Amino acid sequence: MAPKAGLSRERVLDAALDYVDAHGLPALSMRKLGAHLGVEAMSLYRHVPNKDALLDGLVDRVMEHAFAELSADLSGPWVPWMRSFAHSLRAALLAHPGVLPLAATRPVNSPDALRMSEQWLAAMRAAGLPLGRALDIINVIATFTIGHTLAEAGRTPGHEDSDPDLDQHADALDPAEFPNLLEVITTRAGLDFDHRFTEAVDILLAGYST
Amino acid sequence: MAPKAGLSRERVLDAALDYVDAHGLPALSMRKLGAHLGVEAMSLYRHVPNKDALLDGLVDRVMEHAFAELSADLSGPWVPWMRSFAHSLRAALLAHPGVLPLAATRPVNSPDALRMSEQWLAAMRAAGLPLGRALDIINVIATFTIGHTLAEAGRTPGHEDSDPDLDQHADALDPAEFPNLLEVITTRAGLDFDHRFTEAVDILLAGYST
DNA sequence: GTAGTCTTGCTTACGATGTAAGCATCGTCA
DNA sequence: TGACGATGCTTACATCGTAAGCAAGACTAC
Repeated sequence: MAPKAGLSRERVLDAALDYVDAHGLPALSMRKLGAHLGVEAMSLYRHVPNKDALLDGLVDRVMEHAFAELSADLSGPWVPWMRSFAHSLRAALLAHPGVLPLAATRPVNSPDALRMSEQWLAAMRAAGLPLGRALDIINVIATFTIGHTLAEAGRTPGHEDSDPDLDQHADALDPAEFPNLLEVITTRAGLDFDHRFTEAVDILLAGYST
Repeated sequence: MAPKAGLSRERVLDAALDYVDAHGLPALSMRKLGAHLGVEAMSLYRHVPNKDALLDGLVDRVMEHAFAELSADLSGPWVPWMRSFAHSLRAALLAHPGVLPLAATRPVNSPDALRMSEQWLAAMRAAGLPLGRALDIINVIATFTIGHTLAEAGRTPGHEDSDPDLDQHADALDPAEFPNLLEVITTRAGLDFDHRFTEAVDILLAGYST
């Protein structure tokens, strides 16, 4: 099932991410993860204190991906790099929808994340923003991105199969009572997540930069 | 432990909401919920098909609370009632932080929610908005509110104890490397969730109404 | 009233989960 | 060589969701 050859926190986390991507978060158990690595469940505990810590590790992992592609150059106007943060975060979360509920739920206190926040705050203050406002902007962008992406990734934790939830109810909706919802389904108006996200982020950034 | 006297889906759901509020979502098990109601675990299955359905019921319950206090009068400009929806939703979610991760994760397809959406869409179109744009606004407000509230309610699913996560790391932060984060902690600048939420919602609504 | 059906809650049982405790097998270094 | 720390395995336990079937009352039809 797997390369075997020496566990490590890294390998355990990678395998867990693999497994969650493939089978969904609810399917992840220490035993199955062990099997996936060709190893017994209890062996994992040599490299991870418990399952919760493992899940935290997954979130940190995904966040690293989000930060990885970010430009380190924070000079110049803050709006462009804040926007690119939003889009990178969304991309990273969508790449691993299984961890999304975790990312939404758990604090992100990885050194990377703290360092990133610190640098952003510094850069935004240098650009003339008060500290409190800078933090508000960072948090609003981050929380909106998470909220939006939760909706976008389909909600059922197992793994989403179809389009947004509405479709399932399409034929159960009484045309007389729900004309607009039905029109949404047939025309797909307002179901473009790309557009919705981009526009909302721009509105927020524009609102904060005035 | 409880009134006994005849179960029902209503009573089961109410008790579950109670239990989650009191002990946190992870502590909720069918056995413990049964005990809380003075009944055996398997008895609950007469009124709820399985645990997942019970959790869905909890989400619907909380959403009902959010809708309950909303004005039914959707005539006139849409910005005020959309804003009041945002604030009602936040209040309802904060009132039951234990269900928040569920609300963020599960589709909301209760009849109430569908009816509400339909009416909003109708009212916004009557006010001249295109259908797609109306749906975007509803979804952006809803997803931002959920994202923000997830962060606000403290993340650890068990039950948050202290202030936002940063505090725990206050003394572990090197003052030379993290001057801005430390200043946030000491001055509490940018940690006013009320203000942050209100401002962001207003920015979004203003942005969409131009 | 009596017999039959429905409803509700209980009992028992099974497989899966997270993880504590201790054992076995190493490679490394004195 | 012999001790030792690191790693993985074995066994065991409490807890979980829930399938299957039983028991006792409530209600209906005659």
